[in-house]
Amino acid sequence: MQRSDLAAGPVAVAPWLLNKVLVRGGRAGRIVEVEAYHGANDAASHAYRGPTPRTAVMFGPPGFLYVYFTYGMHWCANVVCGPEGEAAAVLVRALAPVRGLDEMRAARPAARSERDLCSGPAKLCQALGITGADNGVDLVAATGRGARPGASDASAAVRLLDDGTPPPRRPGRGTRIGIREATEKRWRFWVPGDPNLSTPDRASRPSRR
DNA sequence: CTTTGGATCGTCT
DNA sequence: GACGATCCAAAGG
Repeated sequence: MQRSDLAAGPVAVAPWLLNKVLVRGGRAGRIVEVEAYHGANDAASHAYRGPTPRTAVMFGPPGFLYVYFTYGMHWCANVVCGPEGEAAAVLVRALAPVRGLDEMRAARPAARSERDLCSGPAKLCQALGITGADNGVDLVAATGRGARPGASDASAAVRLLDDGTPPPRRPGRGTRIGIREATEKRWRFWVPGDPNLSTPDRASRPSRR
């Protein structure tokens, strides 16, 4: 994973991010659902009306984390993409928990099942411990020379990794969730049939009867 | 199973 | 001063 992988537009980067791994210290999850947001072209984007202090990170170079606070209590995380100067980001909407499940459960007492841990944009931030303090961190910063992946110094850095799992050849695609503007754009992508999606994947769920 | 409303505050108008 | 890229518990069928 390198910064140039994220320099394309958000609608191209979003499905490409499926099956990549988001890591926070000892906790990790595989990305199974995302949404693209595209600044000036997208009335649903926080950056639609130009830069503000909050959205400054979105206008910066790709590969950084944009974290915002919403509904008075929730944090949500985005991967900034596109060229510097253009506001573009991909909202991470759901993860399949991979590592550090006990820590995730401790951070999310309301979770009744493994599926409840990361099946939503605010849930996964809670599970990984991502907050506004992580806004603007570099997700793809070069690891030091000789640093071995997995040789964790227990750092709490948020990182984006490619473990070799390719994105689905034919990702699920549909309209975005929870927005009021630009509801026609089909900029939500997911891993078909994954049990950790924020909304059940009706298309791939086995039909009853 | 689905629907509803409360929580709660940073951000922009 | 209004509202949101949400979640959850409680109530209803």
